[in-house]
Amino acid sequence: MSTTFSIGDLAREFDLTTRAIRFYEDLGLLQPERTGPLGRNRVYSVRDRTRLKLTLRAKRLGLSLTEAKDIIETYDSPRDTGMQLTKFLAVLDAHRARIEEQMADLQANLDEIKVHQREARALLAKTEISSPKTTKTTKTAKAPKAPAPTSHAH
Amino acid sequence: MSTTFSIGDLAREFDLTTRAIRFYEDLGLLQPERTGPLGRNRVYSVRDRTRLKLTLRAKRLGLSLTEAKDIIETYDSPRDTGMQLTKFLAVLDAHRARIEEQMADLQANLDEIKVHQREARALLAKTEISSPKTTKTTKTAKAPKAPAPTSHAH
DNA sequence: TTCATAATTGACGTTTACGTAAACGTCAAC
DNA sequence: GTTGACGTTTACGTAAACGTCAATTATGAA
Repeated sequence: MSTTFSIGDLAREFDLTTRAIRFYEDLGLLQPERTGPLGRNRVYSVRDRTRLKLTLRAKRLGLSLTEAKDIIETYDSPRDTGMQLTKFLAVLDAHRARIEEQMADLQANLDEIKVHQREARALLAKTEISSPKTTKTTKTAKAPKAPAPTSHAH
Repeated sequence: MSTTFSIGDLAREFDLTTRAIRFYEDLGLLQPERTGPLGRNRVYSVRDRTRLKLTLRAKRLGLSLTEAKDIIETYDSPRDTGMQLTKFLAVLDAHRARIEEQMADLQANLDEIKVHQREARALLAKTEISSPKTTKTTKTAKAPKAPAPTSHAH
């Protein structure tokens, strides 16, 4: 009784259209088996589901589907026979580097957001003081330092 | 003598084609001034350069150009007159949430890479023992625990 | 002057990642 | 028996993000 999934199951779980899932199959990302009278219906294994999940995660990070496929194939291939271990380790290291770059990008964005948050909260505090309408006891978060009048332009 | 850039300058600095940069202008991401006899040549300001840099960073994180534009416009607009501060803060929070999701994705990837690294290094150690060809005193990194014969299939 | 280099504006082509419709099969429920 | 939910294939459409000419202009060096 190995767990399997219909195309609808996966579509619901990952919020995809069935069209998208069939498209991923065209790219070789999924290889469902067939069932039914004429082998018309697709049956997805746990392995397919995992590959799908990895694919979507890669997509969220800006990779193309073929790039995602390459990576997944690499990780999900027999290392002993196929690829040499040292080469595999090199690939892993390249991936790690890429990810660390992205981490840096994300961190930069986070930093900018924090700047804007501080700035906006400062302004908000000022306007709340001059017109205390709905003073919802908003945690004024340790009163900001300088006024800094609308920095504008990075 | 305010610093300016030609389209070629930016193309070189960010490794883009001029075509791409003009395309970004069509989308409203850049607004260079014109110079030359008939105002044919584009002149980019520091602000343009910054917007370009932000755009590329957003791209690396998987955003579309229009999404990137929206975000940049939001951050780079006068908050006091235009958008309400509370709404702006809400947008910031949404962005933060998005970024944290991506951080989680990246972390998940990193974790998987580490697993594969451990596994591969373990296998490598075994083969090195059975045939110690070029024993380059490779830091065997605190000999792994279990042999774990080629996990394969996540 | 001539050649190379860098720039311009169209305008059409391409790849990716699906959407959308048409037209049909299957099975359970009413 | 037909309605509805779910599935199928085939095929054309589309938005995004440029690439790739082509034809022209301007500038600077040889």
